[in-house]
Amino acid sequence: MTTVGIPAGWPATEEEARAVQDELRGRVVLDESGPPPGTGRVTGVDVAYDDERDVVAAAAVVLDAASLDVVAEATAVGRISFPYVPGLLAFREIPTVLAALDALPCPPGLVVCDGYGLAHPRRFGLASHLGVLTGLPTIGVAKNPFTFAHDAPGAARGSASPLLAGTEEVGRALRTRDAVKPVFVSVGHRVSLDNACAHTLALTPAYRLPETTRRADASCRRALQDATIRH
DNA sequence: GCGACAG
DNA sequence: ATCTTGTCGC
Repeated sequence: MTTVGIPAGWPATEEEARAVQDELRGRVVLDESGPPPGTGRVTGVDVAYDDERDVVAAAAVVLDAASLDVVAEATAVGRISFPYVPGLLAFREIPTVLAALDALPCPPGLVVCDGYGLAHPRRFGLASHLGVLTGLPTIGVAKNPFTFAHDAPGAARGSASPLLAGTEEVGRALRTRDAVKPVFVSVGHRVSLDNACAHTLALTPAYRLPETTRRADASCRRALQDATIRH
């Protein structure tokens, strides 16, 4: 486990944070399809908080994309770098997530984020931001709808309905389990939406949420506990 | 102006 | 995100 502080020059206000998004947005790569599902490695990242003690813990868990077995894992803890503001989630999660990714002993392959990428008010959600900063292919899989309305997808696993920004499809509500609430998939960096959905289905053989985020969620909670017991 | 709002 | 027990169902 590694420890991180708040990066120098990190935005201190919402206005500064929005300016950073507006500047970095142009670096997102949307014309690559990304690695094929079921090959190589897929990494889940997630973060847990103790606002009382100003502690944040992040985890990066690398899975073999074919077997979904865990092949590597790393965690990091730090101070909370930004308050939760809808639309600015990345500024709260990214410093610790980057530290966890840096601590991995192997390349992460495709990174699956908890939250949105393109389907964001300024088209630059957490998955987009993490992709631009690392250069890695990223996608966002969120548990709840955010800024874009959608029709309910069909009841069968695999059914999807678009998240529309006008006529532009910025993401999809994707059913990963029959008759269970869908997840919300959007592109981060260097991955197509079709491929992002294919990855999401490959990562959900048994549960609504991708194995990557389930593993990362459990891992960062443990890390927060370990960092928070006593002191 | 009012409500909604990823994690 | 987080606070939190049991309970219904496959």
